[in-house]
Amino acid sequence: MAAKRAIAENGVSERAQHFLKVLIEHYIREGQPVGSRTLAKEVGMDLSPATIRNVMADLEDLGLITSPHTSAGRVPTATGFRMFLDSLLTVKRLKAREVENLREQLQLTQATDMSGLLASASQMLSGVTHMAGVVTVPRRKHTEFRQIEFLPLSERRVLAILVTADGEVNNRILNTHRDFTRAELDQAANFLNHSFSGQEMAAVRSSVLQQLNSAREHLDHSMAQALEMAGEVVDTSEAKEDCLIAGQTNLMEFEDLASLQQLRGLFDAFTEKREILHLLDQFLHADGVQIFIGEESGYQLLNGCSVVTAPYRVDDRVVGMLGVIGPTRMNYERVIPIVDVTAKILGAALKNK
Amino acid sequence: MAAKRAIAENGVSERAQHFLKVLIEHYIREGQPVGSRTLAKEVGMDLSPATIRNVMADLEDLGLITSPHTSAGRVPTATGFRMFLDSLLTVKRLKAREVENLREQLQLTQATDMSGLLASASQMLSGVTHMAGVVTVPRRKHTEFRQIEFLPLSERRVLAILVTADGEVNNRILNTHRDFTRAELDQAANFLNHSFSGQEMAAVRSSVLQQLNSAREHLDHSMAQALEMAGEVVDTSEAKEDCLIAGQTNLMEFEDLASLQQLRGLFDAFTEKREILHLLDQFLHADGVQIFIGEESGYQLLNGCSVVTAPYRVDDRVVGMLGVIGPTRMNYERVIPIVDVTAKILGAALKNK
DNA sequence: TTTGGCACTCGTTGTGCCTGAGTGCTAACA
DNA sequence: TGTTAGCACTCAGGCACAACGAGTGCCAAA
Repeated sequence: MAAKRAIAENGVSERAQHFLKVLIEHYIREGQPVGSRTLAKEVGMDLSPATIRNVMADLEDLGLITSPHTSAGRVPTATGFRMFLDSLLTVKRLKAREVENLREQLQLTQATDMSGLLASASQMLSGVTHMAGVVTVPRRKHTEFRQIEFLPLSERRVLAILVTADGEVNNRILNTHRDFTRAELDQAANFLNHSFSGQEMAAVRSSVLQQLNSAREHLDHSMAQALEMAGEVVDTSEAKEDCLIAGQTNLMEFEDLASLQQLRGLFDAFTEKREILHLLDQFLHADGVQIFIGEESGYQLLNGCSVVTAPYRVDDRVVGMLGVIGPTRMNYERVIPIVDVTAKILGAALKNK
Repeated sequence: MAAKRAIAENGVSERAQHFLKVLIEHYIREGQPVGSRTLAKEVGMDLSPATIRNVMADLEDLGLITSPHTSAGRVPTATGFRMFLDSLLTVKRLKAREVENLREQLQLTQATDMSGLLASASQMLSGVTHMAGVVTVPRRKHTEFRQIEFLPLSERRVLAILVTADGEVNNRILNTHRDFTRAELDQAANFLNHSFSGQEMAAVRSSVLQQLNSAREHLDHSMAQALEMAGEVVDTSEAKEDCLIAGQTNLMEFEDLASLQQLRGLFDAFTEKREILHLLDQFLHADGVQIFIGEESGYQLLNGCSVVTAPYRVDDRVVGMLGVIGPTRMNYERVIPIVDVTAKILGAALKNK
């Protein structure tokens, strides 16, 4: 506040910003509160610790850094990190070799199908960053219905198999009101396939419902049955959103978040997945790498954590998110480009699936 | 050794065994080394601590208990626990109400399909014991082939769907050497379905291989193709053994195994799953509840852990294992019957799936 | 065989003390 | 007006030391 010199629009002098940057970089490397003496050496300006102290006091007043106790140097706050990430951080692009490396790692797994690719992407992220990797499975709102099949299992139990145009298979066991013969089931499947093949799933869904309601009496009985069964299957086929998390245990190595309580909370969130998914979805339509600092969420659980995410595209349409979860004190310079190119690589790899 | 009174075949006097039992029971409750004074009160025999001390010294000589340091009471060793479990432990049967409770909990989840049931069984185990629950998915060696379908996805990519008699669906994307028309694929599927429907998968597998090898030249080309594709699918359909683990994070609450190192190892094993599966498979043909003490395995990783397992049956055939993983210092009296009846309940529930 | 007594061990807890790192403030300096 | 040196102050961490309590092993007596 007191600084009269060149002041950036956010109210912090250029110089103070530079100090903040150096402080955070040091803190990221060492993990220890950094004191004025250390910082004085690190900023290459030949200033005395006392001078640094004055600036640090300003930074503390602004809520960008804080000291854990009286004689312990300063540690960046969440807002400090935010400023660092938004305007101070300089990310280098990855070298061509490294990009190639990542690409190979992903391809190397020989994963032919989509879910295999996603899993290995998430494993790769966790492996290369030593944190937890996460990839959401593509949600394709505009999926085409391709085919449905019914197989009798036992009396009154029918296995329904729904295949979408992109080769995803949903199957579900239906408990029916009465027995169906093989022929009846085939007929029902035929009817449905002819009626809906090539249409979008959303259209199929509404169409099924509509026909069931409006024209129930006009339909012959078996068609109604077919529609009813189709309704059930089509319904469940939607609920399959999910995300793949790998390398969770890497997080146990960071003493930043080594309180068992905290870890347990995180792990529970990982198995529950829903919250994670929700978190990532927020950024689904942001462009490029986004960083989320735990404290900003209000979630007690995420204190000390950050999430670095990027959306990935197939055919220029964003279909999912991917990223890593780790301690806020992470090496963003390295992690950000990794997440960035991984998103691109994964998108490309998915293109022909 | 020095004991002259009634000596059981294992070389430990009846009385000493009783002391061991009480000691372990106390240790299980309190988690602290138990000293002679405490034990003197606990064994209801009005003996002085000094007497107890003599016996404890004997037990220590036999390697059944040990003291962490000079003045800290005794703690049971793995062998001590083993004796306790094999011949000292008295398990009460569960009350009818409790059994009913478990049954409801399992049913309650509304899980219609098999994997849902298994998942909720494992969750139930973990929930009710506050440890980690584990259920292996049934491996049905004698599964019947029911039907196979091929759907063209894009050029040279074919989706194969294999359905077994019990309604399990395996699908796999095949990369083929050339394009196939819909008609060709249907024909291939028809051929396979007619040839193999109702046969056991193992038979199908060998039959496919045999026909491919011996009669390659006699077959017309498309049949050979069909067989080749079938071979690929049938192969992968086998590799699907797996186990479901729930409530892993419960283990973080036990200070017995709260070293991060240890926990990390365990969790990694849980995500890897293979070792766990291997462990459980050892007991696949044992009858009833089996208990496995970590130290006995030699695996550093499992020190301080025990696994309580039971096989579960469908139609009198053992198809899988289930159980809980927790600290060796667990309440076996409670856990054993729970695992036992859960196995029965799950078996029954799977019967009509 | 059981018991009481005694000396001994050893982890735990608490205390005081010191040190080092770091701070804030003030007054002098350029 | 920004920079610096000096000074008093705070506080966590480490160390030594003592006291305590829980427990043991052993011996001699009942």
